[in-house]
Amino acid sequence: MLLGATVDAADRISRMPSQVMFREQPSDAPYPMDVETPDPLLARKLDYHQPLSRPEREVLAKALSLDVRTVQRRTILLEQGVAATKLAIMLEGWACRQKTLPDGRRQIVAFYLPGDVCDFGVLMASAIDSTIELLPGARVAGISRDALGMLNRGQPRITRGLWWESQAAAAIQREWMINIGQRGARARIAHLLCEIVTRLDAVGLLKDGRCALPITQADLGEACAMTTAHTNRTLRQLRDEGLITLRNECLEVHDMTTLATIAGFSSAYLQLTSPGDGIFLG
Amino acid sequence: MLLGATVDAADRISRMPSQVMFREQPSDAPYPMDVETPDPLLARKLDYHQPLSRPEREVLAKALSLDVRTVQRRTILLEQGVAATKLAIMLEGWACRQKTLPDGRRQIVAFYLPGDVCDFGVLMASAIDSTIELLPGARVAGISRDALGMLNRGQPRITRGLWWESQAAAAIQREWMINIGQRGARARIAHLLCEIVTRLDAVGLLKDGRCALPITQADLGEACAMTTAHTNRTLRQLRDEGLITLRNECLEVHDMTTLATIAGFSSAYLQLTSPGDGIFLG
DNA sequence: CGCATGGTTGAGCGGGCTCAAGGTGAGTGG
DNA sequence: CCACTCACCTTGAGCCCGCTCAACCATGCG
Repeated sequence: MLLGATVDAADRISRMPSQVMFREQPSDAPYPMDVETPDPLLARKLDYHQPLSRPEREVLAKALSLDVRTVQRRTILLEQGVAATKLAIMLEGWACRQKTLPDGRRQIVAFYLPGDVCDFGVLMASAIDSTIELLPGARVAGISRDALGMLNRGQPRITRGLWWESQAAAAIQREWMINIGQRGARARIAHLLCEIVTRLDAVGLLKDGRCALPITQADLGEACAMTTAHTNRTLRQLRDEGLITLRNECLEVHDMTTLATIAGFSSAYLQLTSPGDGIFLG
Repeated sequence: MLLGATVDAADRISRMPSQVMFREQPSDAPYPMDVETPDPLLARKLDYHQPLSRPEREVLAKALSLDVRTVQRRTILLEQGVAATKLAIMLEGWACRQKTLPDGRRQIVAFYLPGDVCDFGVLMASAIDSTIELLPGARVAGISRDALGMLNRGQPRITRGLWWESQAAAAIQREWMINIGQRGARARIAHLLCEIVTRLDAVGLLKDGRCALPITQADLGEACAMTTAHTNRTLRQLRDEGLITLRNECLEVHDMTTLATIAGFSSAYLQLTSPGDGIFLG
């Protein structure tokens, strides 16, 4: 089950800017339910913070199964300037968060990988400050405010884990600022690839140094604040050095050590090593 | 009372990298208490989210008065790699959060202004990913985990406001990524100045378009991922155009409209306009 | 005074951008 | 089956913004 088996109406949502999911749709609409509710990748990530119990995992899996959608093309999930009504969580595939300037320049400010929460803050702001776009093959779960409130009352440790997730995401944002601001093109691309590979590995999506990379070189460039042309040249350079292979949306890292060295990459900021002590707001 | 009247032992903490405040110091140590506990600037910011009641303001003011320190030189508040034991809140003056690369390059990833919370995430991570440095004249309050827990139990709306604050800070981080990644030097500096002025105005620290700017040009440059030399040239340019005056750590904006235009600045991301609906995790 | 910190200015260069063109593969319809 | 389209990748030539390195000035403080 590499790609979602359940494909619903969201597929027919085109790339029109005004198309927004999770809006004006009552939560009791008849969405296809997964037959079985497998342990979601999000649970794996929360385990790094505080291991979840079996009942907690089941509640979480249930909450993530109520409203699931799959897209096959690039689809706007949340548009810059609107208010969000649901919290979105990546089950499969990628999403990217981006801001567009009046002159058309774009900057990708975050990639959301399987198991990631599409920024907790969207529910608190009256209007979201950036656009979240689902990439082809993405499967995403929506959790309503009400469901979140119930989750919080019934399973406060899960909610706490979600907050921890949002802080980990903030740490990634900070590292991206270093990336864009301080590193040269080579190190910049290398660092982003290191981060992606490490994050995918944390949820078990890295096999033999290979993983899916459902983004274009233009996306990679916009995340690194680089031109597509220069991104291409930089990738080619890394390829010529025998460090990576990137073909057919599949990334293979041949020499992670060297790649991490030229990137100045240290995975500490991802907070995947040791769990926090979790005595906060308990 | 422009600068803190109470100056304690922290002043004698030098800029040694290993010096860290808020560690190994019991919270019942005899710190000088403020005679009166004025309405903290933090309360003003929380009001943008959800207006606080009089009792809430008093509880908050009390919590912020338990552990207050003032520094006269640059002082490390939290060192990259250590665990934080207290949440720090700016009462007066500035702090900057920065990351240092092995080669010595630095990137400032955030300025914390009066009323700001020095990133909520510090308490959740086992080790902080960046260094927080107090600038000369800063006065900062520390809140222990225990006190936070009590605050949460007694005044959940305040805690919720703090979370909202942390999400607003994340939005600022994202905007900084645009700034560094997409804008030219002129617009970059202009945008940062616009943001600072707007944030200071939100807590009443802007008088007649003038405000204190207790940072060096090198700091400004590191926040914008620019050389000191080029920062200087850019500032001079803005000055020659009659847009700003920057002298003696005092910034005066003469033409905010033009400055905002060349910066492409819109204050929406600061979330200071309309309160969120606040029906979250209530 | 002497030193430190921060601000100012100049000359030269190089990394990444701009603009432009061509290549490649998958999907589509005749 | 080919021709067509579209999205994406690739490559080249030239240039400019911001960096590097270096020196000098201004201020304040012991």
